[in-house]
Amino acid sequence: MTLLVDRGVPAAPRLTPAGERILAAASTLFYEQGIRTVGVDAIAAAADVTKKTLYDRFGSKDRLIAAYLEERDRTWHRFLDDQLAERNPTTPEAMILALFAALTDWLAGSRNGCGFINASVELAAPDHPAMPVIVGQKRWLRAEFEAQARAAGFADPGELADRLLLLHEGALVSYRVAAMTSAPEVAARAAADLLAGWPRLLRTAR
Amino acid sequence: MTLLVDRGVPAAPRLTPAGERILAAASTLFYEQGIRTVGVDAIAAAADVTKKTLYDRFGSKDRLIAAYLEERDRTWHRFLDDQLAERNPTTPEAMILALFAALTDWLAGSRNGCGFINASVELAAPDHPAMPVIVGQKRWLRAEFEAQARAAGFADPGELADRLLLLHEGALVSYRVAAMTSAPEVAARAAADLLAGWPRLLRTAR
DNA sequence: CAGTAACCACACCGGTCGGTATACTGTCAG
DNA sequence: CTGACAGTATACCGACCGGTGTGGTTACTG
Repeated sequence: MTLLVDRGVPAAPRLTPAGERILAAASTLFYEQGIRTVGVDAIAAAADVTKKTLYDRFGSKDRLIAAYLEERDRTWHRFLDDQLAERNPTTPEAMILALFAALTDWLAGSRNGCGFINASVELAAPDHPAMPVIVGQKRWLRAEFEAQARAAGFADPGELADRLLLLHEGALVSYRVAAMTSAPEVAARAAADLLAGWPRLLRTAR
Repeated sequence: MTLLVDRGVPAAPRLTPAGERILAAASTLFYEQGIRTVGVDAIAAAADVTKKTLYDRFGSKDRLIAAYLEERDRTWHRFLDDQLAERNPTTPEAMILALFAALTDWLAGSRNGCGFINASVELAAPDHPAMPVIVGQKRWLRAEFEAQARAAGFADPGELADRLLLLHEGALVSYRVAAMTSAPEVAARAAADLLAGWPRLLRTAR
């Protein structure tokens, strides 16, 4: 089994060595401390680079934020590829559950939950250049759930995908906000039961 | 049926007229635009009050933030009381579903999702004076779910409460981050199915 | 050799942030 | 009458914010 839905993520842009360091520093600082908390000076200092270089490479803090989220999206997809290669699910149902299993490992030792949810809250402005990356990530996951559900022959794959998404996002946010460390495991169990009880189409798949 | 778990929210403090205006202005501004975006000057201006008065009443922005969240918690509980009085559920199961039904109305026309989740992300610092209010709100909801599940005679009420909480929080966050306007209705349907299929204790309730 | 991209060092900008200081006015209870 | 309290008005603070400008150095490349 493979993932079915194309990730809309643009390929990694070519960066100069200093550009790489800036993006790496920004990624850890933004995720660990929050986007608004971290100033460009702190990023430049952590990357051992002058602010001038930072602005030559990325143009503005907002565009650096967008680059950070695109990078994080690529990292997440690479992580999923690795996880799926390990677990090697053989059915669409197993693929969905593998995505939930991967969530546990993804969150392990992070404490700050989902960088995309956090960014969405911190940026707020709907026209921020990073917003498409954020909603794109969530829409991809939902679309992948739906595609797998359809491939599995489940009835009403759209509704099933919606419910899976709620469990997934609920785990991410409860893990952080409510300090519910067991959240990903709970979500995985809930997803498994959800699939087990979901009605199937009687070979009349469209 | 009534709610079973005591809300840990302190009663509303007595405020001077100017204090009330400050808290009201802060509440709408913080929720609408975000905590970090809104400065104390903007709050003082909106409340038609000098900054001096604001600091005389609340001491610091951080304590004003905590007061805002406590106020929002009280407002939410009053809202729940009203909703439950309207729907008047007669069983613990109906009570749980009424809480999900209330979620739809709570989110209607807000667009910014859950003020507590947002605040948790924006504040980040675990020792912020507002953090106990945030996790307290989430812990109350989970405890209430568990108490109702136990009263209904469901097996493993802790696990059931965890799953209900994930659906609830997932709806809140997907509504905002993924612009999923149907999220609360999806959560309500998922909760109903979850309860319908959940095993019961055979009159051996402790 | 000339040109150019990538970088450094550093100084500077206007604006906003949370928070404080000073001085004065109205109101109301003991 | 007299405080104490709630409030006004205004000016100010240092720190930090995102962002720009100048000028110089290295290294690769046509």
